[in-house]
Amino acid sequence: MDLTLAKESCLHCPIRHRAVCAEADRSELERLEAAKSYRTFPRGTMLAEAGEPLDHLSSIVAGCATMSRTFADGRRQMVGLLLPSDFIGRPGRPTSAYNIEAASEVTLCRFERRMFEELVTSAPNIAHRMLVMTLDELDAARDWAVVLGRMTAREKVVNFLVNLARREAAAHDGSVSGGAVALHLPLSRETIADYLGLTIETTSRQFSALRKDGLIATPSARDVQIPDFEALALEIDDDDGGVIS
Amino acid sequence: MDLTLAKESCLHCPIRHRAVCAEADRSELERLEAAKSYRTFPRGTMLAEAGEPLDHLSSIVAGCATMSRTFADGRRQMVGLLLPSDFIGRPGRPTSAYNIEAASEVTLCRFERRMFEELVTSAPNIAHRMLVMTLDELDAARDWAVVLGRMTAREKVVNFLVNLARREAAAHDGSVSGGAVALHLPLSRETIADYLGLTIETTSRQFSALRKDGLIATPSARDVQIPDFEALALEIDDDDGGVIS
DNA sequence: CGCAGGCTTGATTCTAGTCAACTTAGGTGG
DNA sequence: CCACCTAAGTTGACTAGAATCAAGCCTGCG
Repeated sequence: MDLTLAKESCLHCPIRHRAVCAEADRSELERLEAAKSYRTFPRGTMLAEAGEPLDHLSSIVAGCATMSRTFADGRRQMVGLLLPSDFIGRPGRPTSAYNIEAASEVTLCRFERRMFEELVTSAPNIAHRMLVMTLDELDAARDWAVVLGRMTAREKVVNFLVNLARREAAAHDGSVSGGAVALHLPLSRETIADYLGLTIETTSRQFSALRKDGLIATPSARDVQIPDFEALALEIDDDDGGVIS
Repeated sequence: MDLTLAKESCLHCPIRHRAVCAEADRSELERLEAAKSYRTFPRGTMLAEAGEPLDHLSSIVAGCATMSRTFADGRRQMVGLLLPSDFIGRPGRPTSAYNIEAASEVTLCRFERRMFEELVTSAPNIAHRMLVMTLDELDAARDWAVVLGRMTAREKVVNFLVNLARREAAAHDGSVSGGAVALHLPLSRETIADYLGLTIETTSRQFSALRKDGLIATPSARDVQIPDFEALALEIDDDDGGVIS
């Protein structure tokens, strides 16, 4: 990643239209631009620790981070996967509720806490965007609870791959292409396991089973090819939506 | 419940200082008061259905509701328990993402959607309160994911009872009293099971086990006495907080 | 008094977890 | 450049915990 980003204008920012600044008008954007600073962290950096003070709020510009909580006995559960345009930190609270760790090299667009909190109270478009993003995250967190509470190991893994493919597609262009999709996993098997509420062995076995069933191919552990996206998605006939029996 | 509530002033409202109106100033409160209408629903009423239009946003004034999603094959997962002061509906989206059902008789303070959305954009204290409540719910939903993903059946049930006791205590006065606590369960065993991502049998067995261990007593299926709250809470030494090894 | 629904309990099965060995890939230093 | 070393991933054997299947038991109500 490139520190010359530090002086780039918001106008060329890759997350300009998806992040907390998306709805900012010209004057609000100027205030954000004056307050922001880019910073890049290597993989493995703890960007926040549960219970510890967090004095910068930020948007992820590039890279991937994980949000998790660890029990005293070592059990760990991830509660979110943070991708470009996602927001880190909670205005109005000085500490982080979760551990946030860079899963790859991560570039953040950072704001000093006090400064950002002031912006939220005085810049209505930023406040509004913040609310919408938080509502979206709330829905995502609740959907996540459904996955963790009621899906089998296989469904969890499939759901993970399908969602990752969708998010990646959404970030780049439109939707998932016709049939075949290739994606790079930003997480190790262990982290995926902690995400899905499984063990590393079970996760690995599910990858193997999907491979055996011809639903995925894995040129390397971190790369997954999905020859028929629809077929894979069919494995989770979750949903209910309006279809009430 | 009492329909005479319908004409009561916000000043005497039991959730005046905890709901979305908590931070409203005098003029905002007048606007809310003009727009609101109380309505009471019997137990079992579907207050919203996943995917269906939801044209009233509301605060729960009294009673208890559940928020859930159901799979095509019948599996169900609750994603939240709605108690007085909690908010139903999402400004900016015309449909509900979940089923919301009255678990007891429920009284709502309702606002017509368009009206409320206008308030959110034009009344900064209401918008701010909305953001804070949404952020709180987001944390709660993420904590819930940790429970569903990594806790054992026993821990889930204990966690449920402990949280319910805490919420009840917080709603009434201060904190949980010295040792003994009595609480009334607003949910059937089946609903608790759907909440905890367990089956009804496993849930029942855990209640029995806790009873045998002397951690709870159950004068009736819906009433739980906790002789030593601290001892019960000790069963889940979850947490990590700042205590990093 | 009998009935129905919700709850509890028992027996058994099955999924995912645990423990352990082995394989592979990637990186380092001789 | 190759050999080794390490960490990550895979696979196997076995176990444990929760689900499933199936009776029975209260409790409140007609």
